[in-house]
Amino acid sequence: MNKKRTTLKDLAKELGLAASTISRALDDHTGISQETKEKVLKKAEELGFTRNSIASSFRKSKTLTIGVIVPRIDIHFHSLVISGIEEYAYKSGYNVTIFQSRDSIKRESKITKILQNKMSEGVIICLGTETTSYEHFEKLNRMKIPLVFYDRVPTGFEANKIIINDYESAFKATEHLIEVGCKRIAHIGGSQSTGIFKARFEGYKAALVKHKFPMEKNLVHFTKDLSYEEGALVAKKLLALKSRPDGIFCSNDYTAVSAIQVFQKNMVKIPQEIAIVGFSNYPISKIIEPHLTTVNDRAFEMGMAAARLLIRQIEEEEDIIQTEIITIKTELLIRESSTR
Amino acid sequence: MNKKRTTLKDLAKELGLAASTISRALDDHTGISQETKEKVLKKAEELGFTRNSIASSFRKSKTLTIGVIVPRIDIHFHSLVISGIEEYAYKSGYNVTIFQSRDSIKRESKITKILQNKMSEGVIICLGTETTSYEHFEKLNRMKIPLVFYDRVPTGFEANKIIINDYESAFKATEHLIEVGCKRIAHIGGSQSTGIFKARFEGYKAALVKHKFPMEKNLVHFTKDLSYEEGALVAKKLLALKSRPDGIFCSNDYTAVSAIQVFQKNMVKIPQEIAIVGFSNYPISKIIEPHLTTVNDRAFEMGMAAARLLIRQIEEEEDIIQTEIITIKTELLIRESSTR
DNA sequence: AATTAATATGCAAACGTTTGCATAAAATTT
DNA sequence: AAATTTTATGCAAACGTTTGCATATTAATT
Repeated sequence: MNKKRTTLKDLAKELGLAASTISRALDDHTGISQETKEKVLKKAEELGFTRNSIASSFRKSKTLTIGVIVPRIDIHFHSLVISGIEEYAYKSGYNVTIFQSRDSIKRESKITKILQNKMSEGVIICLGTETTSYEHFEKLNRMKIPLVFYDRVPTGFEANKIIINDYESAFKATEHLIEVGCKRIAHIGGSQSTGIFKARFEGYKAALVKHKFPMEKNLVHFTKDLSYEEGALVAKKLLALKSRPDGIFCSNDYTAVSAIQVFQKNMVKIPQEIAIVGFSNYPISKIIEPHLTTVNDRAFEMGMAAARLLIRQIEEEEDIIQTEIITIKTELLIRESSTR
Repeated sequence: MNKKRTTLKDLAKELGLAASTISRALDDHTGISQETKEKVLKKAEELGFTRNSIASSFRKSKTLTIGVIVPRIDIHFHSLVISGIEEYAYKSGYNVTIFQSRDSIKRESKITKILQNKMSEGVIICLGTETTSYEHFEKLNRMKIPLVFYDRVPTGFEANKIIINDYESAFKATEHLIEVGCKRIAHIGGSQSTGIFKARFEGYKAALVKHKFPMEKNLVHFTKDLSYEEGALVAKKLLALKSRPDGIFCSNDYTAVSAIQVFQKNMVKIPQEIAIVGFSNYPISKIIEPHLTTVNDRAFEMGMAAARLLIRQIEEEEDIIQTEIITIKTELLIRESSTR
C-alpha cells in the first residue's frame, strides 16, 4: 500500500537521478538542464510529489511562519488586524499562527516560549492588559526573532511599533465638535494608565486649549474599560448636570453608542442638543441612529503594515538592530451624530 | 559568540551523557533515574535550552499544528469560532494556523496544498461561497489528514461536520412569535441555495403549518446576502402592505436590526405592533433598542467542538474511516423586540 | 556464589531536504 | 590534439531529534 508520501529520493530513483538534482530542478536552479527540469516536473506531477516543508524548514532553519499574539481574536478590532496580517503574509508566502493571551501575562509568556521552539521567524503582538514587564519578549529579541507590536505597545522598551496618532486623532475629533458649534464638550475616556487612552484625553484637552475653552472637571469621566454599560453610567451623570454639555468626545464607539441611547431615552436630541463623536469605527457606528461620527483607526491597514514591517525585518540581510515606529493615518468619518 | 541555540548534543556534552538520555530525561521517561532527570533539568534551565520543535516534528512526523480555513476572519461569527478553536487547541498543545479563502475557490485550493506540505495534522474549514466541488479536500482525505467542516459544510460529500439545527432553531423562533400572540408572521430569508438559509425557511414554514397558519407569499422575502441594506428594503415592502405582518422572523440579525429601524422611523412600535426575531446573536442585538430576540448560534462552542473532534481524530489509534456530524444546541434569547 | 531480573544509559540509524564540493562530459579555445 | 572552460550532475554530510536495540551496572532471587 502507499503508506508514505513520495519523497525526493523516490523521485530520484524513478528518474535515475540524484536527489540533489531533483531538488535543484524543482527550484529552477541554473545549472540544471532544461530537459531535466521538464522531466522532473512531469514526474513530480505524475507521482503527486510535493516537498515536505517540515524537512525543508528543518534543513534550512526557515519556517516561513509568523506568530501573532492578541488578547482575544473575537474583538472586532483584532480580527481586522489579523485579517490584514494574514492577507499580507499570504501574499509573501508566510503562514500565520495565532494565539490568544486572554490578557494573561502567564499565558502570553508561555506562548513566547512556544513560538521560540517552533522557530517562528517573527512575532506580531498586541499586549495584554496585565503586561507591564517585557522579559519574555526580550528573550525573543536576544534570539534575533523580530517583533512588531501594535495598538497596545510596550513603553520604555525599544521595539517596532505600529500605532495610530491617538493624540492627533482625538484633537481633530474634538476640534470637529468645536467647528460644528459645540461650546461645552465632555469626554468619556478610558483607563489613563493605558497609553492610547491617555493620548486621546490629551488630544481632547489640547483642542480645548487651542480654542480657549475652559476644561470643566465635571465634564470629563474616565471608565475602567470603556464598556457599553460604563458609557451609560457616565451619560446619566452628564444628563443630571444642571448645565449639560452640548458635545461629547468618547474614546470608543461603545460608550458613544450607549450615550446616544441614554440621551435619546431622555428626550435629548442627537445631534441637535448634544453632538457625539466616537472612536474606532466599529460596525455598529454605521447602524446606530443617528449614525455615529467616529475615527477610522484603519485596523486592517495596521495589520498589513505590521506584517510588511515584520517580514522586511525577517528577510533583511544585515542585522543592524534597529527599530521602527510606524504611525498609520486615521480619518474622521463625519456622520449624523455630529452634523448640524 | 553564541551564534547558535543550544542543542541536545550541547547539553549532552556538558553533562557527559548521551543525547538520547537527555531527550528521555526531558520527556520524564521511566528508565531514567530521578537523579539524572534533575541534573538535566537544571542544566537545561541554566543554558536556556528548549527543544527545537521543528527537528522534533521532522523526526516524529508530528507537527501539533492544525489549519483553519475561513472565508474571512473579520466576520464576527468566524472570529468567535476561531477563538473557540484556538482555546481548545491551545489547551491540547496544538497550534492554529489560519488562512482566509476570501470566498475564492482558487485560493481555497492553494491553501489546501500549503497545509499538505506543511504537514498540518488536521484542518477545520468553513467553505467559501464559490466552492461546489471538493476535489482539493478529497486529496487531504486521501492523505489521511482529518477534516472538520463547520457552518457552510459540503453537501453530498461525506465528512465531519459541526452544525446547528437551523431548521429546529427557526421553528422555535417562529413558534415563539406565535406564542406571544402574532397572527401574521413574515420572513426575511437568505439565499435559498445555501443550505442553512433554506433550512431556516423550512423551519419557519413548519411552525406555521403546525399552528395552522396560512403561508402568505407576500410575507416571505429572500435576500441575496442578508445585508443590512437588503433588510431595510424588505422592511419597506412589508411596511407598504395594506395589511402588515405583526411578527417577523429574520434569518440573521443585520436584517432584523434594519427592519426595526425602518419600522421605528415610520412610527410602528416594536414589539407592540410588530415583534421581531433575528438569528445569530450578533453583538448589536444587545445594543439595538429594543434589544433583539435572537437565536444564539454558539459560535465559540462550535469552534471548541470542531477542535475537539479534529484532535480526537488526529490522535485516534485506529483509522477506521468514519465521519461524525455534531449538532450544537442553540438557544432562543428572548429580549424586548418580541416581549409583549 | 551464581543466576536472573531490574534499572540506567549509550550507540547509531533514521527522518527528507539542502548545499558545498567534486567530477564527468561536452564545448570551446589554444 | 591538448588544454581550458563551461555545463550538468552526483556525492555525502549536515540539520537536531527520537527510538529500537544493545550494554553495563546494580539489585534481587535462587
